Amino acid sequence: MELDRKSGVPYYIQLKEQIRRRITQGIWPAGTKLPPERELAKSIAVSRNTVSQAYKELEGEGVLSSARGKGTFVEDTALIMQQESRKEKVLRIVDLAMEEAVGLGFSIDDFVSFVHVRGMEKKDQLSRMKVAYLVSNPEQLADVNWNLGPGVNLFPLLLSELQESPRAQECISGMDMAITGVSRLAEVKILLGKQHIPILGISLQPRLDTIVRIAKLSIGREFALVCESNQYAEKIKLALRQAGLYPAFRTLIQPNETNLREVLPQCGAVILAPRLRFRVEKVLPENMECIEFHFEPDAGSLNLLRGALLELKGEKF
Amino acid sequence: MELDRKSGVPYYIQLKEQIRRRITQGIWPAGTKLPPERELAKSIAVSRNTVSQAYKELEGEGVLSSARGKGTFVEDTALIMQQESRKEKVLRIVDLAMEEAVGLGFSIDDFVSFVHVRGMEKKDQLSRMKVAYLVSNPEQLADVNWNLGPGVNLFPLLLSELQESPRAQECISGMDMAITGVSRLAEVKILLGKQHIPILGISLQPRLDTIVRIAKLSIGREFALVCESNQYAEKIKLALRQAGLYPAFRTLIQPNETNLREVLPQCGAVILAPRLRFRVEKVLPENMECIEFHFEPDAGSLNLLRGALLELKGEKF
DNA sequence: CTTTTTGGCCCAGTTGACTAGTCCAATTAC
DNA sequence: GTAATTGGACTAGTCAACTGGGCCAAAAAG
Repeated sequence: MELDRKSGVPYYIQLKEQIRRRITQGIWPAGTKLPPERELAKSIAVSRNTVSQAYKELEGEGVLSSARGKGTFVEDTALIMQQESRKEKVLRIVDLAMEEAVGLGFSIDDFVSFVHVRGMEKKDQLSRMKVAYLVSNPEQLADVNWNLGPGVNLFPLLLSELQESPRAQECISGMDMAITGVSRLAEVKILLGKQHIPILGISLQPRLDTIVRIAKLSIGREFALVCESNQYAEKIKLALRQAGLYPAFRTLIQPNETNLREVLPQCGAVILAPRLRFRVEKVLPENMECIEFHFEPDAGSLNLLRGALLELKGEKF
Repeated sequence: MELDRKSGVPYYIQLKEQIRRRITQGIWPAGTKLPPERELAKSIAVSRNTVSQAYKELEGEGVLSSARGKGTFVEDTALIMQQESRKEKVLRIVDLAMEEAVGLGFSIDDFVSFVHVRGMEKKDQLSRMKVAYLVSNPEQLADVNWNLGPGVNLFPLLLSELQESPRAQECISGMDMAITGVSRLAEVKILLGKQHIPILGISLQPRLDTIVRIAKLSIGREFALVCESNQYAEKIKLALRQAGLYPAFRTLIQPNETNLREVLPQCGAVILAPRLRFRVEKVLPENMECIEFHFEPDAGSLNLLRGALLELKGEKF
């Protein structure tokens, strides 16, 4: 593996590309152990931190996984293949645009600068968009840490509140878009019929890491399932069944110290609705696994949403 | 005029855009005096240097002109209109590419980063291209300060040398491309017939500022025209005639101190071939205007050349 | 002429990206 | 158990871009 020292491309970016290439070319299949950071750093004569940054970003993209003391491993080749093919598509268009720009007499620097400025403008515009997220359970109000792109403002609202309070209705009219789970879509469309804002249905799925952790623990153990509402508990159970998991449950709605102290010691692990951790923490027995159950939109829904936002922006400005 | 302080776009870029807009919208027609740097800086609450940078870059692009003590003025609205329409074309493609990328699940930051890296790669590749520039007059060897984009390496070569020396022939074979004036194109194609490198004809025109300076001085004055070869002197005269200028000349080939001392005092101004200034300087009478005559490829030729280089690069890598 | 206006120029401070060095903690090997 | 390996986290230095202030010189105004 070698770096181009004169190209001006940051070393860690070059490294990422080379690692990507080795994976896509099948030289490093899934599960391969990558060279340790120190070793690779020494072999290409850069700081370990440079290697570390490359590894870490690829880890963040789901391509690699690192564990202290063990090493860094190729995680998911299918994912990176897919990413690469998408990236290739984008790069083809970028090349096209670049040649067009050069043909029109701009330099490559000009072009990059155009894109840079244009990108900042778009981000700026996006960050001014306000999106209402209509949910039916109070637990969902807190579970909105999705990556919509930098600074799209997501305002969670309870459907029941919306039905009762005219204040909430007013609040909606200031938004640029409303989203909700597909199962509630029809209902929401009727409710917001008079307001002329676009409504988008998104489908939620449990976060993969959540499912994996539960799967690892679900052999011969009983779980405590702690929620604020029965509906949410049912939602979680349904999601687990759909993932092929049928663990034994003790369901605890509206937890307080008394019933927590009673139930928890009888269980092998705890599954929590989001933001309930602090209520359970003091009562939690030593060494007991405690899993917050998060939902997130699937990739398709996210793309749909992102695209819709960009289009909206186009109309707005 | 107002700036967006939160957008992250550098102030001087925002300023440039706003000034551009005022010009394209006809609010500031050609000849308009812009607010002095201090005044504008105060009114939008930034440092004068920020305004200065915006003005200066626009001056570099030929849109504005500044003069100490006088002010900054709108130079050429036609130019900027043309620039803007070209830029719009590019931006349309950029937007398209951006939406494609976002639709494929990338963030805008990802996209900008792709373009950034891709741009650096392309520049890097371009900077490794070697282009031979075949000229017929020794004066042209020195007149190659065109902006081909950062770091394209241009190697001027005399045609007569190429015909005689096999060393020069070898040199050519290491190049990626050869260019020459359109009038010599056929000749060069035969000469390099065996070498399999692309040959491009470009058309040269005198630099606009050179012509303008001569036009200003050409009323009732006789010029001294100092060159190294008769051909080049004729080239210059022809170019001037084509620009509608018919000044009186005293032509001086292969200047030395003696004939310079004899001829110069009888003239109102001097026109020099490139790089002859140092030979004339000591003999030059006080206050006599001295103009270096430069040729450059016209915009169309430059674009053709740039495009050809980008294409070549595509094949090479 | 002197004073005012105006751009040219240089230097300082801030910020962020990049690279590099060091110590710490988890894991493995013995 | 101990020692070696390995990634995590933190700090420091470098560099370029951006912004800001001060001084100078050319032009204009009086």
